[in-house]
Amino acid sequence: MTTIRDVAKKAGVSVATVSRFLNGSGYVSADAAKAVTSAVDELKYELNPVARSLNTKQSNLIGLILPDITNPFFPELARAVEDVALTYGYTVVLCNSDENPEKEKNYLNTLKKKYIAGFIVTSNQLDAPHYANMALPIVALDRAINDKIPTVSSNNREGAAMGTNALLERGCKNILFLRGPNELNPANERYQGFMDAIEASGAKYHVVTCPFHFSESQKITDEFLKAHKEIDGIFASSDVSAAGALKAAVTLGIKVPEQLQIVGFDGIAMGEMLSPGLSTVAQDVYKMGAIATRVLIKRIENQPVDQHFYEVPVQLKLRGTTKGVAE
Amino acid sequence: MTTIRDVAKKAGVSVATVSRFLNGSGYVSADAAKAVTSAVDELKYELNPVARSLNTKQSNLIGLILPDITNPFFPELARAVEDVALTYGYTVVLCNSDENPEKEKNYLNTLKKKYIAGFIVTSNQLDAPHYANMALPIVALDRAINDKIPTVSSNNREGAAMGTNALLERGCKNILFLRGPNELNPANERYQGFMDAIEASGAKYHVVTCPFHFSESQKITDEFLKAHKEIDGIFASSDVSAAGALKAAVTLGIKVPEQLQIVGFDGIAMGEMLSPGLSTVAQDVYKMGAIATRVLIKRIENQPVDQHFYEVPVQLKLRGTTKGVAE
DNA sequence: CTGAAAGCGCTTACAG
DNA sequence: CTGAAAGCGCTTACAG
Repeated sequence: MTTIRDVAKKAGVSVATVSRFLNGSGYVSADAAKAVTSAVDELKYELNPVARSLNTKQSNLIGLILPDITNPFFPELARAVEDVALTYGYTVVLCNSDENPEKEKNYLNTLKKKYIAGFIVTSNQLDAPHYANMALPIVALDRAINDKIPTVSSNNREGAAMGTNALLERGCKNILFLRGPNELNPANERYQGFMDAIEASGAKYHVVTCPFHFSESQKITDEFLKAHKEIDGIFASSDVSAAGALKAAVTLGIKVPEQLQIVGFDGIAMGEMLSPGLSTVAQDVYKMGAIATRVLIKRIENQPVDQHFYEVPVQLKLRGTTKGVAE
Repeated sequence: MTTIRDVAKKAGVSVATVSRFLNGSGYVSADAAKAVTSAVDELKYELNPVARSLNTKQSNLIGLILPDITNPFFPELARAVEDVALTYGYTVVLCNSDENPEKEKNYLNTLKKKYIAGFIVTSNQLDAPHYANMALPIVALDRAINDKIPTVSSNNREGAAMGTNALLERGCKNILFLRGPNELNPANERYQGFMDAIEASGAKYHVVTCPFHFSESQKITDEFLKAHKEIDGIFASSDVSAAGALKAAVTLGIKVPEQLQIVGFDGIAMGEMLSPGLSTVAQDVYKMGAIATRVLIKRIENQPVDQHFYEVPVQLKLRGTTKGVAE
């Protein structure tokens, strides 16, 4: 392995000069610069990041903490984070937290010892004191941890209103809202958005709390639909729930979208694979991840961050579970 | 930050002794051990992994190289890798390669400089010389890189035969096989398995090559079905393709499973969300990831690895796209 | 603008 | 069984 020493020797300068040149810190004469450059080239020298870390107490590692990569919302997020990180020379460490504070703390700790540069956190816990007093740069996704920590999220409330209105505009008179878990910030915002739109309309509605889980959603919808034949629209707080609702309806022999229209929220890839295709309020998950990563890297590199709150617009995607679109 | 020096001072021994004790290397007297233990406790000392890495040229980082985490097959794999890694004190770095050799090499290189302990690789390229002459422990998923590198995969061939037979046993007389890309090892094995079963049966069949991509699969199936009304069974090399086939059939007004039965391969979560639920040859992806990780860690820690080839059994899951199961 | 030297926090022969 | 010392490969005041 060739070291900075070898380069210094070959270039006829000291290691300090090589280091300074390589890091762009401190003055280096044009001659020295030239000598170092060609020595680096000839020897194909590459800085040892571990040795550097030990000195600077910094690394180019970014931690991505999310509940579970297996949840269809996260892979695209992870992809975006990795893509942007790579562009800026960072590497991402994957941390599944299962929303378990102990696991989170554990990761935080382990990685801090490795001089990790910062974290992107998608935590669903409503308070997380272990994040608050961290010295490291953090960016939160989907929920504000505190006002010091930049947050990226979708405009959930508006999005939910859009989704609800899509149903209303297509003639739904009696809507079931599959509300997400109360602990989830985004779920609550979506609930607000639903309420905004439904109350403005004067239409009848029901709200049922329902986890973001396929078969539970199917079961809950199945039971509800049996007891409430009058339901002609379902707005679900997540696509997975919407998929459960759709399956329940199809299984009950209810025609979608003729008798019952359904709109989900998320925009995951599975939506188009269903029959009929799932209409949904699509989040730009990739963009969220990309923004979060860019903001994080800015903070890591001490560049000014203009905002503390980034809201990514959501987009209504109409497919076969609502009227007017064949598919 | 408390260092090994502080511990040594408090325990009244040298740093060498503390290091030896902490690493279980070399002799340490009972007295010294006790003194060090309590010093560590009192100071809540934790070894600095970066400093250690610089000496040992080792780390507890594992690289997971996969084509794209966004592909529904990989999140569960990543989850398994991370779970097992965590258990053994390793941390996983996520690397999306897009099956691009340059990106792979780049990651290999970057992480080698960080003294990464080893790699788990899911590469679809048929040859990968840059893996062959690596000094680091590697475990391959789904394809053998060379005979030095342990490989974990499903019994694709048998599985495909099972899937085909499931169709045959349910009365299919004219089967369309959606064959996966020729570059993919597993896809070829599945083709073999299909051929084994179909030739033994004497039934009619067609083979069409088709990428593991939803809308392409839908399109290809749509066209084929229009031209070949006699098809009564489709076996797809992946669930995503099967989902495309199902959508094509449903859109054409073909009744599944009455007129056309479909079986996929993979067992991804989406399968049960479809209507009807997708029958499939399910891989135990989690298990594959877990085995690969355990094998890798054994190699990293120089423990004996008994086998070089691990085949994880596949399981037929019958749902609504084949006859005899409501749903 | 440059180099000698100390230091980041460990590990590991080596001598005792 | 133990400690002094060198070394892993860098960075960073400091003096010049």
